[in-house]
This record gives sequence, structure tokens and C-alpha cells, in this order.
Amino acid sequence: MRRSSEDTKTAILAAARERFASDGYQRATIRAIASDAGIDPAMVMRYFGNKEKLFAAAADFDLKLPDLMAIPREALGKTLISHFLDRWENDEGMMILLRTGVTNEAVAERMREIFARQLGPLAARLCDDPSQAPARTGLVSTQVLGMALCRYVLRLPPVAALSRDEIVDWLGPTLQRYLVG
Amino acid sequence: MRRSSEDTKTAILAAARERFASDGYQRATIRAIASDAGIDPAMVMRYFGNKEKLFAAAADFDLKLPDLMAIPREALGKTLISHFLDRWENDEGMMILLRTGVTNEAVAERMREIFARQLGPLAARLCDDPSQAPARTGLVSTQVLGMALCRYVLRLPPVAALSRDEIVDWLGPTLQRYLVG
DNA sequence: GTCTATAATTCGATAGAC
DNA sequence: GTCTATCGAATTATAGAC
Repeated sequence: MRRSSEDTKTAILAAARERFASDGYQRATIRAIASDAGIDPAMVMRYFGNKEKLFAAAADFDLKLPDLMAIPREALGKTLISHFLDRWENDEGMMILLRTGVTNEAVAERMREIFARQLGPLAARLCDDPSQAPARTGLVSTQVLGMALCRYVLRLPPVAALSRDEIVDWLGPTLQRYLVG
Repeated sequence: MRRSSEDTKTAILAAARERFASDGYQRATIRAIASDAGIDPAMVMRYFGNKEKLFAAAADFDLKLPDLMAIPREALGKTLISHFLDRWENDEGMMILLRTGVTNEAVAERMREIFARQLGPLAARLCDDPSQAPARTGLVSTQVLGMALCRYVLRLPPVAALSRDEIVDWLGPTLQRYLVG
């Protein structure tokens, strides 16, 4: 069965995202990715040049934060954590960044950019003391990423067992306090 | 210069801990560790058998929680975060576990054990509803590990810029609420 | 567009001389 | 106790046939 150029590229990219998400950068081999995609390893090189470029293509990610101005100030915390859970469960891009960023400085830098630039606008909602804005958004990052780490990566049993509603009820007030408390 | 068996072993272990802490398991090579220790790679094999055993020797870690019964109930949150910051900054064992556990199931399992068994006794302090104990200690894990991840591993600028006192003041009440709120 | 063959490198591990 | 030499496996990457 001969596929089109685009089909092959898409299949490779999908397999690459899965492998990078579950194995990290080092352990995700081009051979395994090609095998998953049902093609020859040489095809991966043909379409993406080398492993680094394949990773770059597979690891794009956007927090896709909702319009913060449209959210009632008192609902910021719960809305944020709810949104993050959605993004984590429906896009493996964040899993890729976390699993690779902990041992790859370039990826870590990318995460710094994402969280600084996309979470930064949140600071605009904190009218009282603008100088506290970076610290507050930073604290939000720690709780959100910590939940993702424990629930989806390390799978700590008590955290994995929490229902979505429980998480929203527990972390919502925490984020709310970090942001406007 | 001929060293004693113990000296060599200690030097290898120190170099191994640094490498595993900064590079994770895959990228930390026996060759690099031996080079750091100023000896031949063959010596590493001689003293530790193989890479896995070397890692096991380098990755032992204990949260060393203080006696929780001696802490006033209302000071649990601040005491806990303060203790965690101390442990993290004075023992690279936790950094090793975090940097390797995200892509190594065996290490992840070890982290699950550590946080379950060593943080479990905290549940004994929660007299009201024992059924909530696991969830509460799990939530503590998310905030503590999230802080470590953002501050020491990813080095998000706003989080790395926080002073120790600021962290205690912000996270203390969060942990307090997760535990007894 | 797909695959075979293979080069070049890296790494873990072993054997054995000194 | 230390090192040289080397094996064998795995992996990225290239060249080229079909």
C-alpha cells in the first residue's frame, strides 16, 4: 500500500509524539518510532532530516489559555485548573515537554518561555500590586505542574485516584489564593 | 597515586550522584562518571558490577521527616515545606530520583513508595476523617514536588527568584489546608 | 515513495597484563 | 589497585537500488 507524502509524514509524527511522551528523548529511538508508524527508519530521516528536527516537530505545544478577561475574577482558580486538566488529558505535547525537559536544557528553556509568556497575561488581572505578579504566576506553575507530575507521570496512587471534580475543588482555591489572595 | 579501595569507591559514588542528578540515567555514562572521578571506566565496573547497581547505590534517599507528633498541629504546613526545602538543597538524592523517575518506571515506583510510606504517617494527624488521609497527603506531594520541579529542575525564573521565606509563607498555608483544612 | 546495506559513533561490559 | 585493549550491541545517519 503506497501512501501519500502527507500521510506518511502524519503517521511518523503521531508515532513520534507517543514515543517521546512515554519514553523521553533518549529512549525514544527512530527505529521504534518507524516501527510504530509501520514504515522504514530511513523514511523518518527522509522527512525530518534528523532526530532533533523530528523532536522539534513533535514537541510543539500551546497552553491555549481561555480569554482570561472573560472570566469572573472570583472564578479564576477553578477555571484555570479545569482548563489545565483538559489540556493535559487531550494533548500529549505537555507530557513530551515534561518528560524531556527535566534532562534537556533546550526543552527546559522552551517550558520557561511557554509558562512565562502564556501565563504572564494573568498578571494583568492582578491590579493591586503589579510587582507581585511574576511570583504569583510562578506559584501557579508549581501547583499545576506538580499535579501533572504526580498524577500523569509518576502516577502516585493517591493522586491518580482523585476524581476530576476533587482536583478542581482542592486546587481551585489554591490557585485562586496564589493569584488574587 | 594509589588510593585505598574505599577512597576510590567514594569518589566514584560522588561523581555518579552528580552525573545522575544533572543528566538523568540515560545520559549519565559510565565513561563520564569515571572521568569525573579521575579513574578508569573499568574501575566502575569492578566496584559496582554494572550501571544499574551503580545507580542503585547512588540513588538511595530518605525524606527524613521530623517527628510529626512533636509539631503543633497548626504549624504542620510551614514546618513541612521548610523541611522539604532543606532536604532538597542539601541532598542531591531527590534530584536524582526526579530526573530519572520521569522516564524510568522502576525509579517512579521507588518514588511512589517513598512518598506513600514516609508521608503516610502524616495521615495519623488527621483525626477527623481517616478516609480522606490518602488524598490529603497526595495533594501535599503535588505541591511539594511541583515546587521542586519548577525551582530546582526547570528553573522557572519567577520561582527560582523566590526567597526561602516567601516560599514558606506561600506554600505553608497551602499544605496546612491540604492536611487539616 | 520505500527499502537494503552499511558507515560511523557511542556505550556497556569483559579479559587480562602490569 | 589500575589500566589497555577490545568485544558486542544499539543507534543515528548516509548512499543508493528498485
